[in-house]
Amino acid sequence: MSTTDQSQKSLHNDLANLSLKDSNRPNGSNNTQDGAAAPKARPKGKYIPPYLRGKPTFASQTSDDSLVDDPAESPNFPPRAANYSQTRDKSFPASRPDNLDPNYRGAGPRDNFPQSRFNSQNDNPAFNRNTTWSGRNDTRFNRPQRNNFLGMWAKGKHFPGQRNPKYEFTLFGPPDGVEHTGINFDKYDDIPVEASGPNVPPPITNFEDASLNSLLAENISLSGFLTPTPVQKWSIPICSAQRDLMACAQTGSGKTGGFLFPILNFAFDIGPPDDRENENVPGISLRQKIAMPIALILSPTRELATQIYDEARKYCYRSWVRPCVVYGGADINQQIIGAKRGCDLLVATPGRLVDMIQRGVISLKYIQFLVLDEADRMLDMGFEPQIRRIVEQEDMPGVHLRQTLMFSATFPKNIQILARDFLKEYVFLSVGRVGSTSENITQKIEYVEEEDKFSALIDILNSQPDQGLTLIFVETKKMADILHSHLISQSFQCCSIHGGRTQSEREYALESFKNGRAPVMVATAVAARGLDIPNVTHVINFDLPSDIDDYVHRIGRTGRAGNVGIATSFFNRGNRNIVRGLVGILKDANQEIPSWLNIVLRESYDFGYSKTAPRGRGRGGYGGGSSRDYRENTKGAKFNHRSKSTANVRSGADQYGNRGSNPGANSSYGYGGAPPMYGPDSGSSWF
DNA sequence: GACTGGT
Repeated sequence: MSTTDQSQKSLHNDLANLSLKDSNRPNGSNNTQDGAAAPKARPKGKYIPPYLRGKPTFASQTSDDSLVDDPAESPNFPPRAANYSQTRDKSFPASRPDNLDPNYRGAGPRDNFPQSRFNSQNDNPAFNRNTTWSGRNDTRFNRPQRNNFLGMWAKGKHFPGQRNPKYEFTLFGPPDGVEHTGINFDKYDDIPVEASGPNVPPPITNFEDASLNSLLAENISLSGFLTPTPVQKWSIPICSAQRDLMACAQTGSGKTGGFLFPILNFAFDIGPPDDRENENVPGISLRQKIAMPIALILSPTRELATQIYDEARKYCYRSWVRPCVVYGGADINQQIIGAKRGCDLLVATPGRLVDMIQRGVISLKYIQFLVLDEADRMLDMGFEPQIRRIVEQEDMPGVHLRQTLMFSATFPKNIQILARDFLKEYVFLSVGRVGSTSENITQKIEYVEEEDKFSALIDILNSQPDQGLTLIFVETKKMADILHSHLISQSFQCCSIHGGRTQSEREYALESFKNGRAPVMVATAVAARGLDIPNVTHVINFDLPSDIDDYVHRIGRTGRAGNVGIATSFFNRGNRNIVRGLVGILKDANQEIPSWLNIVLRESYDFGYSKTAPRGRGRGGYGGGSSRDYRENTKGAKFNHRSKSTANVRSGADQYGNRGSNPGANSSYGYGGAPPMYGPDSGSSWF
């Protein structure tokens, strides 16, 4: 950046500060009239950190770089766009300067806070040995300046932590919220939503309707969300009515918020279970502690787990709820310490979670919310035994004692039937894409023989514009590596992600893809689902998946909410098995269907491929027809859960097969020359 | 049949 740029920028900032802070200023020091001619008029000694410049509230309060002691004093609090009326929690102190609770440790006046632990006030929970509060022995509470944003629950009340501008910056990014999910809010009204099931609660239209906890509402607005997305409009009231939910919605349509908001709303208002015993023992050591989360979110990949956790951290800000994430491939001891320090909302991948449960670090006995993200993947043949083990064979409360929420972009019928085991009378929700598929994603199918794929790919990469990210999907880890090195040799800035790489390699690759250092990424199925990567303009299916739902998830990495995207797929004889589903999706999305593809389609009827085409596609619905409530087509069993008709439906499940352990044996470990580590049966020897 | 997922 040139020096002129810089000086212009600081001029701009100064002017912004001047005009905004004008009324606060002592007389004469900065008069706008003179000020215009004096660009260097920033008051000396007052350093304003870059991310706060031009922001009236914090800038004026933190101009000496000290923390805001009492944000409630600020007339403009909260400083960012917040159109919530704080109706519900009348005692919430931060917004009510006149109503400060003397026990409130966070934003309350410092004078009321005991100076030493020997001067204990009996009514201050933090220093009364007889009272119990979650995290009582958590030493983080004893460092008032560094972690003063941590809230707590004590004596049946929620005591939010202080606001902390620096931490807010790391959590929420720049205050203008440049870095939002890229969702085009204007398009939201067009989105079709279907809800089915008995007594579906009506949707809300804005966050005020949901009467959210005021702290949660603030965190949501800090994150830059002003109106609920279509999924959220429905899922928030459904979850708040304590109903189970099966929701079909594109990731990036606000799914994560769709379950985090109602869960946290509940948690903020109700607090932790009073009898989480290990927290009530005075002087218990970290070593003896057991993490007892109230909410568990399961994810099929590590990257998705991290992504959900990062979201959760935002909404948990200043609250008593400690989010926590646990996944494989990373140091387990760090994760154990993290979980023991505080774990109220746990995001996890299945394998590592089971490990932690076996080690006695985590107990699921207080789970009140179970969320399966990408639920169709979680319940298909590879994952189902693990999920079943976690949900049914550990100490998790039964289906009637917890609330279960499932989210995915696709819900094939056989998975819906499987999912009944984990749900009680549930609502089925189907939300269309943000903007229709036809507008957002241009789907091209090209006939490319196996041996021509490399050169076809190079041609495509060379002919496309430079800006934007390109995601290339392949079927195998081996092919991912081959293609990766091939592209490198052709001097493309390229990275690759697949399950055979170490976790740090995976994270590094994803990071450099996101920030554009390597605008081309080769990926296996690990990146197909849920990952929210802004600016992916092109998805290339170098190999088409054999399951059409995977296709839907893959192309969903582009054209995210409001942006346009292209999806190119290489098709050849080997892909005949998905031709029906593919044509169905292209039709649904009003895409051009190449004439040769129609010929292949007809062949597929002649040769009986239709049998293998999964789950009869081609009807309406969003993203291929896997998004309908199967109960609507089940005569006599409609919405009649766990009744005698259950037996019929369940025996029907057998005809779909696909249940039980992974028949793939040692396949996934065979790659890379290393012998399977856990015996020849490793595919199913997990448990 | 490969992909995901614990040491």
